[in-house]
Amino acid sequence: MAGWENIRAEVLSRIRSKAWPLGTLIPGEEALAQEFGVARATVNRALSELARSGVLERKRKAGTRVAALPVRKATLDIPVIRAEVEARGAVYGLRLLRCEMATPPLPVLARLGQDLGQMLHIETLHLASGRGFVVEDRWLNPAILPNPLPDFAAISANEWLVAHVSFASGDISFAAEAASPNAAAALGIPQATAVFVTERCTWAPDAPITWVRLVHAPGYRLSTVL
Amino acid sequence: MAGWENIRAEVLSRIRSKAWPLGTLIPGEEALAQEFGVARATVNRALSELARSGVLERKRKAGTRVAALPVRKATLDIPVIRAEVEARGAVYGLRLLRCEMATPPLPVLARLGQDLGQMLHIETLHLASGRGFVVEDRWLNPAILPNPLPDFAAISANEWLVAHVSFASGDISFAAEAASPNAAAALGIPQATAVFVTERCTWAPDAPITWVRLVHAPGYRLSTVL
DNA sequence: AACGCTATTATGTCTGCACATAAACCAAAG
DNA sequence: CTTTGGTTTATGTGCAGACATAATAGCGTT
Repeated sequence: MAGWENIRAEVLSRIRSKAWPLGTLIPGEEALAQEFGVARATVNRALSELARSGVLERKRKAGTRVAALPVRKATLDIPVIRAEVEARGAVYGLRLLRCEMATPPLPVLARLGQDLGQMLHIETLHLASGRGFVVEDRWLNPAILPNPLPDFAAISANEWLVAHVSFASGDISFAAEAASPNAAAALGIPQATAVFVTERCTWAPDAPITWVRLVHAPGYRLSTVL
Repeated sequence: MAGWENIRAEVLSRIRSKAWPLGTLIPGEEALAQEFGVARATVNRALSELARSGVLERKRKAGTRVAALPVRKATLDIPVIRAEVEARGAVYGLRLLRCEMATPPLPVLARLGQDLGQMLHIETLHLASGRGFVVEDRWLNPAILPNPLPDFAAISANEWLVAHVSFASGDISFAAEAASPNAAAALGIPQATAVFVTERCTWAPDAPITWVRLVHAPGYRLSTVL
């Protein structure tokens, strides 16, 4: 019955069987280790894993308790768009629609948290076997870019960034919106079609890197296993 | 310089600085442990963590290499709707629109992978301070339900499930769609408004539990940190 | 009663060692 | 030349013991 995965399974089954109801304080690592006949480190591994997945809540000194309102945690992959297209068996292509220095609009500044003056504004259309797949609207901090600029008509800004710029933190959000005239035209869809929109914002330890908004073609789904 | 988080940071910076380019095989745990002056277990912890976040790829015997196409992994929380509403400082309410045995439509059967005959069909409107927040369309495997049925007008099916039924696996997906007449009416929005849709399907180890589709009110965003 | 300090305690992490396991490699057999 | 099987090796996991850290609980003082 040893092995941290077995311990995890056993703990999980006790929670599900209501031996340890929601919100309960469960025995300490020491006690469980003794009961299962394993080292405390093994119990720790199992409990940590369960805490990571949202089933348990752990606090020093306070102990470990079964999460009262279990919040499932799903991990989703954010691939570079080319990989995403190729994973569907389609041929990737991209078309650079715009690449120029400009003053970001207020919402973008707000998300970045500071005004860097002019930034590099890039609009790209990503194609899957010739059909519009994603429209990318990106603002880049020019300070992180080399001189001369990378050829963003050949490599997408996204791919260039993951390969050349380290980022420390960021956030991402998803929403449904009606397609703007601009995006609809690029994707070749009727105006105001419901589209899936991804917005991402990343920072280096010291300065903002980029803000990007992806408008996906209709039918796009973001999926993951629980 | 000890501590697995420092090791992780150091490894990350070597990757970012191109000291270890994408796709490279990096030194073994033993070697790194010696270099950093820590135990191998500590290096293991750091590298495992990086592998989990998609920066490294590890295989027994083959060694550890820097992921060629870094796939960001974001974890997102899937709370019960009540918690989500209350987190926004709103008052939660729910209205049961339908609760009856029926034959699921084909798409639902396809997702569940088997035909269970009649299933319990529940439609719920979740309210945030009186305003429509989410329309829930759910099909439940009657075999997992107690007799008599829980009072789904008082507790949402979602909450009852997390508290009483263990699930082993599941998947979730998100998409943007035009609101159906049905959902639009329940939410009090114009037809064909762009809405954010969550679809979830969960299985117990042996049998399907539930299929659910959530239509969120316009303006809904799903966010997480990277 | 209110405040701040200290003792207690459960989890978090580290070390050094060991064995298990998967997979690549290599060599021998068909 | 292909297949089979053993050897090697890097990672995965385990154990026992120790110290670190955070947060609570209790004590004493004001």
